[in-house]
Amino acid sequence: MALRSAGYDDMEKHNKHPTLSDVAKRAGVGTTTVSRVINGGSRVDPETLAHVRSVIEAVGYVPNNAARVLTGARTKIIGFVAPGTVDPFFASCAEVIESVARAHDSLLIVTATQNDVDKEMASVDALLRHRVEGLIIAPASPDSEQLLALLKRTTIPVIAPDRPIGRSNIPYVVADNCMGARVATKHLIEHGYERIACLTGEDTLYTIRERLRGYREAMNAAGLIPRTITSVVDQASAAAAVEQLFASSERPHALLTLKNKTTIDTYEALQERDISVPNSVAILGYDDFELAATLRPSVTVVQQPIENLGRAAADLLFEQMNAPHASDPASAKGGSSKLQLRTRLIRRSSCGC
Amino acid sequence: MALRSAGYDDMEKHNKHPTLSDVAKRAGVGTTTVSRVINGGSRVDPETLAHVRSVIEAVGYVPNNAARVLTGARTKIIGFVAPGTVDPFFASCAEVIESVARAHDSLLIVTATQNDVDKEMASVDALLRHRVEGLIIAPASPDSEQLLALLKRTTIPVIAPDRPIGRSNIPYVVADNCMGARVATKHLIEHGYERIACLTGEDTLYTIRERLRGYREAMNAAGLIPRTITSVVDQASAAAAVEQLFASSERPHALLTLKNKTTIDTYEALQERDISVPNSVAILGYDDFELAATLRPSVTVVQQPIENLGRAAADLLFEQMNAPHASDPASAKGGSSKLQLRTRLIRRSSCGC
DNA sequence: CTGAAAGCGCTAACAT
DNA sequence: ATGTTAGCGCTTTCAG
Repeated sequence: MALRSAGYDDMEKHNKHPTLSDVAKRAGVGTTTVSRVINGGSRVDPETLAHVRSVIEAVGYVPNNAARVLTGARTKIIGFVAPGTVDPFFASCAEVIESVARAHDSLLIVTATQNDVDKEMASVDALLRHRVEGLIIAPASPDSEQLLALLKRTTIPVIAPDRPIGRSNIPYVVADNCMGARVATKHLIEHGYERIACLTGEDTLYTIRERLRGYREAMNAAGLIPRTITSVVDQASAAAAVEQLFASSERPHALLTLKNKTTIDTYEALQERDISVPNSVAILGYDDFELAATLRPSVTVVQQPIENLGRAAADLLFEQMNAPHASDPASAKGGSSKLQLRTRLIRRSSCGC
Repeated sequence: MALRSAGYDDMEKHNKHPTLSDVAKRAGVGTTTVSRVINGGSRVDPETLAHVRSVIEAVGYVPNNAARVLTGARTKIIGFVAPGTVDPFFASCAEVIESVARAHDSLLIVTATQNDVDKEMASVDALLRHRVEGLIIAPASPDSEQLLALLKRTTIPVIAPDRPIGRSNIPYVVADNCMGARVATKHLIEHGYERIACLTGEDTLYTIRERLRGYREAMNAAGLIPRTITSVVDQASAAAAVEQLFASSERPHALLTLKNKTTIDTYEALQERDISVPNSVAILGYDDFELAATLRPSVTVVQQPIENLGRAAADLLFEQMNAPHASDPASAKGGSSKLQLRTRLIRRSSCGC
């Protein structure tokens, strides 16, 4: 894809950086010596060292990573392909990953796909050309054949945080979404609620699917009838969902919202219609958010170990990057690693607690 | 790597990526032809083209960007050096910048400095070695001589979003912090409040300094006495500040908080102590935040044009990158660009409106 | 339409 | 301790 027009866009060598051999010439030494100097300066006469260093300083020489890479050096770049970077979840991931990368003396390229499969492919492609040493990717779709095919060909380690990649055996780190939703639903049931509706959007996402599964399991186990609205993607649709739910004669006793934004939108819709929480209806959300405890009523949520998730993914990645290179990446340490992190139910008042 | 089963031709080093000349050999053509193919395929016989493409596909060839760069191609990477990426402000910036970069077929390396000058220097240095084509940097300190010196040496465009870099003439895009705070303070004054305290932390940051200035100007202009507490950096210190303010006999009538987090922490501290807002004390915050309108009371804030700020910075950067390269980067288009964006006062109820 | 060959900036033998 | 030299993977004259 897009193999075209990659070349030489104009530009004379106006911004010509001085090269290593410029330095060598200027300093009256060989390139090897300069090379040694910029790589630590061992095996170089102290005087030469000082002199070369001064020349480097004088001409403002900065090593060209591309050239180094070409001679076999590591690129020291990893990539993070996320749906977006403003969503607190992925923003946190990105920050943790960056810090881990930094600790490994590496840089991080971040790309945002907006869950668009094409953008995702383009990103991965670009990242591969840039020879990133590892890839952390939260796939736009749980089963993009294209992505899988592309990833299959590559030999660099790949870790999928938050969302596994299809039915591949690419290592992943996820929260136990199903369990989290099950526990949440059970909690509502224990409160005595029977008509518990589940609100969400984007039900093609792995995480949402899993949470839906947990919700249904808990409902069924209790002999209750699951009721799902999967059209909630913004304030307007949340308001519509609330409208619909409360127009019926069978008003819900409680609401389970499957993600951060949905919880907030729903909460606002409820507040706008003066539907008292938790008296008229309880609400419990998946994903904690900054002001959940400050709102009145405060919001009970399922909290995910975001930081740990991001860190685990990054650690895992570097571990694999530095591994003694097992013959087969998949069979490395007895099966590819798949981590599932536990979630926590944070009881506040919106559920009736 | 020693054992090679007979019958398999292909590649010496299984671990390595196939190179352009591998493809050429396998396809029985010259490297030039393959190069043409991966660059669009013009001036190549359709049959040859198809054949070469199939070989590329077959061996899974991916062009090596480093090699291209070495021959003079653009790196197609820009860098964003931010204090952090989880703070909604910079997270938004990062996302916008990434999208602009994508539109220019470029990748974005993000680094988080935590406002640490050393980390910042290390980041910039690494970015320079990687030959980023442009740099967007929100400096850790308004006046790091080191940074300035480093940046002075480089010929790539640099843009400073949110915070200008020292007294350099590096182009920047900021919000009118001073004016924003002045307008906010004035608004409180017009409500009739007289003892208006200003709460903040990190008063070495450019933005905070400017906002403080605006606050003081407005207070002085009204003949009121400014009262500033600059120690508020988290919940505990916010609580302490509130404690202190309300212990005195001269309780404040209103509070002006100079950033997002400070507003929230202060709001919580007030709520915790059952200090009624806006009856007992009004509060107005700098920076809008997601639930500001949903909290009860809702919070009046100074809203910044974050998206625009990020986009302007990125646009400016690419503009300069693509510029016909003025002899002197600073004097480019008659002085380096300095944008100051307007803020908006969003009136909600916490101020007494 | 196609290929041979000369580098791009750097490192790594291999001399000296 | 230091210089020489051959590439790394790719693009690009310059000849066919």
